[in-house]
Amino acid sequence: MTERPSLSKSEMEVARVLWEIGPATVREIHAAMEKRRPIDFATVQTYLRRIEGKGYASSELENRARLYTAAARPKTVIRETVDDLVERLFGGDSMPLVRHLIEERGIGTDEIEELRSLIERLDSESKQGGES
Amino acid sequence: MTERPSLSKSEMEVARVLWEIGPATVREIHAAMEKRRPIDFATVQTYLRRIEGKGYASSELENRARLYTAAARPKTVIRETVDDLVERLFGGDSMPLVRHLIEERGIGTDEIEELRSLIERLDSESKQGGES
DNA sequence: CCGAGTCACGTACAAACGTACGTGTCGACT
DNA sequence: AGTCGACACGTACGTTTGTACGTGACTCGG
Repeated sequence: MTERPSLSKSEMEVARVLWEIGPATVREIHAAMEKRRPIDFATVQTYLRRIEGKGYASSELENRARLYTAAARPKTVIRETVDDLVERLFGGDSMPLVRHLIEERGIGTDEIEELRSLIERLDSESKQGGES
Repeated sequence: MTERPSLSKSEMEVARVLWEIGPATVREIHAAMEKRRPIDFATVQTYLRRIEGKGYASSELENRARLYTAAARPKTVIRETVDDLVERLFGGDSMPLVRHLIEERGIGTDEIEELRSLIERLDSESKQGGES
């Protein structure tokens, strides 16, 4: 197992952007983040260095600028992060979180539709056993 | 807004137990937590002190033992925590998280049923006006 | 009254975090 | 050639976090 130290909240933010805009330079990441909230270039740089140090990204100097590439799939990080949260804040039961998300956060009509079919699919799958 | 510093992961674990077993002494909290994983009594004590310091609980000496009482509702803490996570890890869109939870984490038949009706309710509510 | 156990409480302390500055370098424009 | 701007990289530094120890007060069984 790639026993990596987990990402901090701020690092996650950066990691997310890195996933989103693919391999990118510090400046690109920084620019993307600035659109959401003010943040110092050097700070982003530090986060990227730490993210790489933790093994979630790799980088190389591409003519004068360091280009970062994600080294972990979002899915993995999300799983680890969410598992941990569910464990700590909900004692391991994820339903309360699902409930919270569906009830408290605005869900649009499209999403409702998507959820409905998602559930239908899950339902039929469970009706004939599918163990991992 | 009660602008409190947010709880750390470990503090959340303790807060959750505090919500669960109501006002409780350090020993009670500790006992409840030990059932899940080994943790030092003094460590729990420190977490509780910090939780109180951050304003998420209050306490008083109840004959020789300090009794802690939650001062923030779970719902509030959950909202703040989840909002932050969604923002950082999903850029503000909560659907990916919902999808992850429903797809990746085992959902039982009962839960599927519950979700179905939850969605139906949401659906009909959105079909007319549902303001908060 | 004495020793053992139980706590509260102050203190500790290394690691992780959030946030950034300063310096040196390289390429571009004047 | 000299200046300016962009960036890498090392370093910094106060705060928070995870985790706990030690001491002193009190309590209960002898």
